[in-house]
Amino acid sequence: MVRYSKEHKQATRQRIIETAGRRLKKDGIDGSGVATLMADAGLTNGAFYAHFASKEELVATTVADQLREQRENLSAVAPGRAGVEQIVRQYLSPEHRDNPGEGCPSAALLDEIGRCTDVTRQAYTAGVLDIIDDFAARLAPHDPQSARVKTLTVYAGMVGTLQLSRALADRQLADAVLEQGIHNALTLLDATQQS
Amino acid sequence: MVRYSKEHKQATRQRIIETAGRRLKKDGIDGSGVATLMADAGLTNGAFYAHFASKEELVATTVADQLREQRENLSAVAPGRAGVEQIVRQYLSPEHRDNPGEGCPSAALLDEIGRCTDVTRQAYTAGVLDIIDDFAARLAPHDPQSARVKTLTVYAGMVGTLQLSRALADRQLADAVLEQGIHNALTLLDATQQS
DNA sequence: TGTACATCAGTGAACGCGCGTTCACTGATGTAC
DNA sequence: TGTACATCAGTGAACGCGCGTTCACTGATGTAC
Repeated sequence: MVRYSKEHKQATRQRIIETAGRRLKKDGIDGSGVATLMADAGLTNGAFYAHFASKEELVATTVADQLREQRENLSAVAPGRAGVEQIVRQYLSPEHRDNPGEGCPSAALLDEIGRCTDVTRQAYTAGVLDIIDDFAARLAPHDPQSARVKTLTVYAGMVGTLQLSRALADRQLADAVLEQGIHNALTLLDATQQS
Repeated sequence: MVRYSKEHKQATRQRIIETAGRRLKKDGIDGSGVATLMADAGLTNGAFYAHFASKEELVATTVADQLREQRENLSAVAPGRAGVEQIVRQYLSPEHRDNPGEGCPSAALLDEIGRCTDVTRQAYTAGVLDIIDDFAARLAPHDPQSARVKTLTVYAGMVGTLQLSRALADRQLADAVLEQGIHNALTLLDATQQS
């Protein structure tokens, strides 16, 4: 095994970021310790500071990486109204709700991110805008600029809806909220698409 | 000072719950330690277990108390469309965004509540339904039952919008999201009111 | 009314544990000759 | 090609600290006589 090389270290770093994505989304930022995050990547706690200056740096990096991944997943969906509807239905699905570790970083972490320092919040802001600008171009190709805030706010609504569906102890109600959320999102997005 | 009486102990318990509401909303559940929660109430950590069986019990109790308070605040607003608009505008205001400790428990804690055990999630579910049933009666007095899920999902959307506004590092964008959120919520609520 | 005793809300120190972070060390890999 | 040395990714133990929880104790309050 190649162990002493720039490529190897880079790959290890990337592995830490990817496994941290799952762990942070599953257990939260304050709920995930450095030792656990490293063990997830098959390493011991001591190696952490060879890759990151602090836990906060890993969190900011991971948030950015997760948003980039979400953006890539979205851009793989077919264009047009059908693609938009597919995205909304997948986002507000029971499968997404029941697997936070594999899902949207905003739904998993948004209120915690709001309590983070500037570094993390700036990484979040940049990452979410990249997603939204992609999506706004899909929605309103003639004027993505004006669709930015509209799209961003629909995204926020979907995030809150998924969070609520996760928090409700009544599964039937949680499912009904997802259904209604799909309706709300599509109503608002269709209005954006027309204007 | 009366120190040894049922009333006194009850009052102390209530004080712990109220100060814990502020602290939990400000620093998060995992971010608030028992010693800090007790110090906020002017007590030492040791007294905690005379009032609550565990931290989790305090969290569940505080979540329920915070939702009850939110419900009371909402029911104090004038009835009709004007009252609805006032509620939405206050909720999605920069003041609310910038003071999480004094604001909505859902906006401050929803993703963390989703990771809590059944006890807390059940307390949350009951509390939020009390708010929403009140609000649905205000919106659609003739048929509050069918307005329940619609209202609940608009609430979720407002929660996500406030969280996003808190997480964005760009204040101008964060303000624009609040404005757009008001528009989205009122659009959806007006549709509910009509149907 | 005054004194002795019982009650118990709250104190503060301690429990074991995991936190984020540091650091001396290991040993496999790459380099020089 | 083989050997000696330098590099450095990763180990694992330790740092001080705060976590949730327990418990012996204090001392003000209420009760009994």
